[in-house]
Amino acid sequence: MESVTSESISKPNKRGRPRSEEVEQAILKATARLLAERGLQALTIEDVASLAKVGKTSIYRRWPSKGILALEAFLSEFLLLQPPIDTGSLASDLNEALSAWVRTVAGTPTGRSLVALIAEAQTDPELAIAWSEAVIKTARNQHRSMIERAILRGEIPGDSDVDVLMDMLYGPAYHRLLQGHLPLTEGFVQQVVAVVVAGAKAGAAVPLHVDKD
Amino acid sequence: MESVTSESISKPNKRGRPRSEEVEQAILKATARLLAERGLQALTIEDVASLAKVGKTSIYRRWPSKGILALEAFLSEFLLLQPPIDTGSLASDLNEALSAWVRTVAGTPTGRSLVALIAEAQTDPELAIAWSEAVIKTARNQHRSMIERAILRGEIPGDSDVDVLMDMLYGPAYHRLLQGHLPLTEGFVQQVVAVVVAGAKAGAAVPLHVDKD
Amino acid sequence: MESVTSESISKPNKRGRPRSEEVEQAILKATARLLAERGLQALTIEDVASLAKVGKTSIYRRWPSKGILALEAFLSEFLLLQPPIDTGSLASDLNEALSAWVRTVAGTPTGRSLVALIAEAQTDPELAIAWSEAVIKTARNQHRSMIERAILRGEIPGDSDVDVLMDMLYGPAYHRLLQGHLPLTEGFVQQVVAVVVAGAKAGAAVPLHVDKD
Amino acid sequence: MESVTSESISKPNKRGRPRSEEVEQAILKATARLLAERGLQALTIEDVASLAKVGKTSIYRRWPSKGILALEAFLSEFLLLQPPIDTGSLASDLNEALSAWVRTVAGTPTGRSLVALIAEAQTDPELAIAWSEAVIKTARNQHRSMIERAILRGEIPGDSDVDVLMDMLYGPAYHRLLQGHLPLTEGFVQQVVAVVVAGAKAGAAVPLHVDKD
DNA sequence: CCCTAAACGAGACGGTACGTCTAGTCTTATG
DNA sequence: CATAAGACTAGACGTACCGTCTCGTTTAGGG
Repeated sequence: MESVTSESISKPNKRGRPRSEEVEQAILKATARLLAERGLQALTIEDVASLAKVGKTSIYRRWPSKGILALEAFLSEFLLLQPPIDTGSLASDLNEALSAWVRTVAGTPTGRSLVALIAEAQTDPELAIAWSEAVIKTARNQHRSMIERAILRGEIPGDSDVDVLMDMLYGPAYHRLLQGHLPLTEGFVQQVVAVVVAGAKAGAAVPLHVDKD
Repeated sequence: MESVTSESISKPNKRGRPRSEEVEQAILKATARLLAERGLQALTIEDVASLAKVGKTSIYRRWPSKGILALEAFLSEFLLLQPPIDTGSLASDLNEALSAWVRTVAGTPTGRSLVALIAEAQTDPELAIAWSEAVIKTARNQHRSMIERAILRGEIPGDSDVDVLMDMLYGPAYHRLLQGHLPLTEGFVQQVVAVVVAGAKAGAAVPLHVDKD
Repeated sequence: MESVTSESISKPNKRGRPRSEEVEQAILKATARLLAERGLQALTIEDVASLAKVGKTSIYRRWPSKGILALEAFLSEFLLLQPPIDTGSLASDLNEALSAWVRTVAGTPTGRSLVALIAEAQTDPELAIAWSEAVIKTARNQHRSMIERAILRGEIPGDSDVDVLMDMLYGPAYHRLLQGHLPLTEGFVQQVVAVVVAGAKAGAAVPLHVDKD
Repeated sequence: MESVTSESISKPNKRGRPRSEEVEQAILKATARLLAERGLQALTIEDVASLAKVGKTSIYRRWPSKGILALEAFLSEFLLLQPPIDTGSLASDLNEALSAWVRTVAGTPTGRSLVALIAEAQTDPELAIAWSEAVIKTARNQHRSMIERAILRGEIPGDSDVDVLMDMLYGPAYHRLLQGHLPLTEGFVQQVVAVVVAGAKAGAAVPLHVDKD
């Protein structure tokens, strides 16, 4: 996984002292640690600098906001490379994927960081974009193929709206993670998958008629 | 709708000058205005005090955090008591309810405040509780009856998991509102409702077997 | 000693509930205690009210500032009614008077309060006036008679400037008390008195010639 | 005159951005102006910061209390380096010195600041020490030499107590300045000097016998 | 092998908002 | 009316971080 920042695509940068890789790693490590210990809210650039034994400028030179720094630290540590899943049936593909996600985030530091980053992204537009690129798109591309395979196999109608199906899969899970009103259990995963698959097979996810919005 | 704060359930408080209702309203009004104009993030107690022409202490005396203040201001203005819906069919009940919600929040100041409050609640535990009480529970109670009527009518199996069905209805909508990856359209609502109803009728929302989690 | 405040010489005050003497005493007692414990600087009207179990209004109704309140508390407790002194000789009169003053203030809580009140009076003009009336004038009247008796006895010239002599007696003592650069000892008192008496006898305290200032 | 603060004797402080001399001067200038205009009591750090166009931290970084800041501002402006006086006679030396002091402080902003600083020093021990070092000791060293020269010339006894004589000279003047009961005139100065000189010549300032205190 | 230019640590800088404190005033219900 | 209680506006306090800006020092490559 490469850097998410826009910085990284800047000029060749030949002359002068090159940026130190050690500094970069020290900052990310310190950020990850403070993020896990105290959360994004209580994370300050000043604490990161002092923990990483680094000047504040060295952080600002690389990352534009604490949200983006935290995102990168989050990704560099918990890189959720869920292995590609292909069991041969839509239900078990989805079940396995969603289960893995739930295990990663339910009640874990990873989950808390993820929640904090979503919250922060509501406020920081740059982070919102980076988050969308790095997490949402990546995950959706993985899941999309599972559903497309089901279409090819004829399990569900060919004109099913893949985006809607994915939102119906992950939306309820994110909902419980963020609102915390009910627990994220294995049983919940199974029921969600069952409803989605049943609905999809019944052709309910097919766009109805006009949708001028 | 009464106050959400824990303050309100304190002692009778007979002696001394009573708290001024005017002051209370002035603070809530100023908060609501600033919340709509600049968002929760940029909302400061100091600005609220100065706009409401009120001492800061008068705010701190009543509300423990800016999140809870904002929640109460939000509720006092946009009291989202959607009128009870009863069309006679589950699909159209859900459609109408979810449509109304989408119209209230998609691209509106109300929606932005709602998102900001959810984000803030991830950080402020007191706000999280108040939010859950005042918004989540209230809304779920309204929706629950729609589904229970469908069970009574025999539209869906009697052992359907109502909580799961509600999360599958609102989860995807909240997901798009918060992640912003795709728009919250009328068509989206229809498809979500269709999948949920189809899945429920197929008995997919019934708890499978053991659920030891 | 009667009240120093301007309040107290107001109208007869016939109608309504009469002011409670208990309240008055409670306030003065609490003030005196806090004054001794923490000094005038750290004394707050709020603390006095709470210690005396009295409303703040009851204090503000009686005293215009904390300085004047403190002055009255100071006087009501440590009423420095040095008994009139008349030994028959100027030197021993002055020695006894100044010694008594030094014993009362050097290193004592009384001295600390006195110093604090002088400091406060530099800032609070009302207190400055009250202080001048209640302390300075009273003391000077006592001392003036000692010097006037010496004139009558022929010990010192009849046109000696009594005010200058008194300032030369107490000025050095106040100086050491306030600046703290050197201790206020019995020996110091003796030397000061000796110089003043010698100077006065030599006719040095007689106004020279023109003094248009 | 160098800085009075304890700060100034700290480590060499090579690393990091050096403190700006301009900032220092701007703060002192603003303080001096506000001190003269409104007095020490009404002086707030916030006003100094805003007038000097400086962050509050830049003030707190340098000075521990508003008293010490005010002292330094006072000294940096009105550096009372009275030129050394040596007329050949004790009486005229003292007369000239005390007259100069009176002219500097009687009814002037300098005098008001001086009075305010003495008052503040009664409350702030750190200021008391700094004041003693910077003002009292400096002044006394100047005056001491005048009296010592008189001893060498044989004008007054060799065992005269120089400290007592100085207190008798300045004590009465400070007394009138602080208590304000009588004006600080040229005639007053002459009489005080006359009494002190006469007393000293008469050997009255010589320590009597034992002085165990 | 020096020269140049950027990166580095440290920490000062002008700001903003915090949550607390006290001042002096006002508004209740009670005596 | 005075009283106790306590809410009211106002505004300074000292602290914490923000993101920027100097400093003196280090570390490379290019000349």
